[in-house]
Amino acid sequence: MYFCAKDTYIMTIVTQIKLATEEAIKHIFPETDLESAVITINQTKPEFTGDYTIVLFPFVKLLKQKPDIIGKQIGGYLLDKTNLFSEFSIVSGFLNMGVRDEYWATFLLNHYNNTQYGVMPKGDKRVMVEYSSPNTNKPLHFGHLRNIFLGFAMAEVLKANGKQVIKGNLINDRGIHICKSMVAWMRYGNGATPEKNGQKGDHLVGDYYVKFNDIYKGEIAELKEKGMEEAQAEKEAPIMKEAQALLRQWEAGDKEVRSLWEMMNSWVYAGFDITYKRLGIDFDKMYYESNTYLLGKNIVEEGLQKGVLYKKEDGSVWVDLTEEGLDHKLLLRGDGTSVYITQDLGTAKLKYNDYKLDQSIYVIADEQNYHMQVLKQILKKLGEPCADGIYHLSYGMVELPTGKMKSREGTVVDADDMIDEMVSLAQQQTEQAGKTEGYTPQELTQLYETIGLGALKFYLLRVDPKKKMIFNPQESIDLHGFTATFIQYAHARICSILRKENLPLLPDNKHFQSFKLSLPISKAEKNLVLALEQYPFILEGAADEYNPSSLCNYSFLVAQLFNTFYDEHSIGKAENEEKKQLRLMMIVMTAMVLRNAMHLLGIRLPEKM
RNA sequence: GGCCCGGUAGCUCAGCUGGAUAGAGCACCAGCCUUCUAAGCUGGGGGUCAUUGGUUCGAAUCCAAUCCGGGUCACCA
Repeated sequence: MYFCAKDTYIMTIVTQIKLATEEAIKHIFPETDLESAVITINQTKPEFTGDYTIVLFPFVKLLKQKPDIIGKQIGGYLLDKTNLFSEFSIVSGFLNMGVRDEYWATFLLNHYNNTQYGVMPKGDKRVMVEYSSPNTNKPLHFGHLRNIFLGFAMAEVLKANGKQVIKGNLINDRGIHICKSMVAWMRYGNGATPEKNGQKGDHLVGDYYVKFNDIYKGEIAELKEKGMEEAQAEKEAPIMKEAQALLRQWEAGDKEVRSLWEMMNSWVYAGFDITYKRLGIDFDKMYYESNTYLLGKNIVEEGLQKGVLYKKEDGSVWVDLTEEGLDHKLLLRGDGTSVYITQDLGTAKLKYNDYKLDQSIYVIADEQNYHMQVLKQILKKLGEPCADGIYHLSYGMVELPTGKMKSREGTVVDADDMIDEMVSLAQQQTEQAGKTEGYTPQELTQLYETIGLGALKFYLLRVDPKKKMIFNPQESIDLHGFTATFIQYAHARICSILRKENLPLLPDNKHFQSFKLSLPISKAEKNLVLALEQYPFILEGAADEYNPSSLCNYSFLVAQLFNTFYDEHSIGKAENEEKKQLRLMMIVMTAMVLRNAMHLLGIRLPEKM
């Protein structure tokens, strides 16, 4: 019992210790009924001997014994009755358990090339992760990148945890914003197209959006000079009136307006696709607001019938959420037209019906926390089955040292520019390090992309999503320390050793079948295996807490432990064949775990750098 | 003002379902390449975990109040 079996379902060592401890207590103190929650297992601090520590204080009151006595009995029982441990010691209320070296050796033999290590078998839960969801009037900026990387990573992490995941993208392709770009293009474009201008379509359309706002500002200033109030001027500016007229024409289905709209949107999509492709980002389902913006009205009608919603004298429809600790919220204007949240109600239901979703995750910035809360509560109140599955994966916005990014004011860090900068930084550093030998030009290009994009993604994913970020464009993103580069480098070092040993990245099961452990495992070796064993726990946590950043922290730790191990021990020229085999298994598994973890974040690891 | 989120080393952040002397990275200082990739390793300095009180054998972690920063409370999206 209590030995890791070769199986897809892995019981972590911590779980095994917990169960064994529970059993020990039940056996030694049959009178007590013990809640397993009071058993806390921690990794033993480096200054003490042992691998995992059982905290004894919680038992003191329960068992009415001194911690040392309890510890001695539990420790003794665990040593005798399981084959997990080789030793134990008690230091001031902490029971430090030393796990047998054979456990780690068996663990390595069983999992060193198990590419599914930590991955849960696919279940039947369906989850949609909606992310990116851009407007079609401007190119993507740095803030979108955080959203996109987070959404992609979350989707992949959930897949690895056995969920059936649909990656969704709800494109905001209609409304006043796109009409603004259209007006400016009609006025000042002279028939400009991405082809003619040699410009990415999203950038071209974005330029006209900025142009619109420049002109708009000018017109407001002019009107104010003539003595008009600011608020009035904002409404009366001719270019704004044109944009609004255009929106009305669009809604009326005007053919010319629609075809201009389609053309300009198609430019934007082509531009987005280039960026998504370069970033390795994909989607399973695109939703367009031009198709969904009228949804939701019938849900509101039903709600009215049921008496869940109420109508005011002017004909507007409202929901009372004061019982839920929220406010009254408008759902339909007096003229019967819908507001933003109305279509969100409809879209939530649409998604649910399209895929029979168990859960629907929205990756949206934290400025919409209230909105998302309201959305969920309304659906709940209306008795819509999609309500319970709604989860807002809220993340802090990316700001500049000077404050928020404003696309209207052109103070945004453009996503494509940022990508280019990171890739060229990767090139500079590679050249500086003199590591450009032995590649074809294509391979070098590929390598710079891998390093540059890796650094960018890692930078945006390594922080807890809910924390806001301040990005200083003056200071470029580092390629040392807590970075993707560090992890990539550890991986490349491992691959280099494997090449020298004529081993593939994943040697098959025959390679180490003659391995037998007879020598003690060193501290540096142990630290690394211990960390590798924890991967399933980390992966599960990333899903449960909706926080992929834990994979960054974990991978960095593993790479760090590998580097220390690598510095201390020779692998190719190990002391003897046994050590060599042990260490080869360790590095094979290290590289595999790093690859798997980073793969979930969309970060590639080169075999050479 | 109501509600929500954040405040940990000079800077960027882990740790937060309570457990041993609070950890990384950057920056700074001192070492380590005739040996598997030095994009690395080892060591050092640097802290009133915003403040105060409470719960507890034990609090950065839980509770309350206060201070600071941000978000939100639109017939905008």
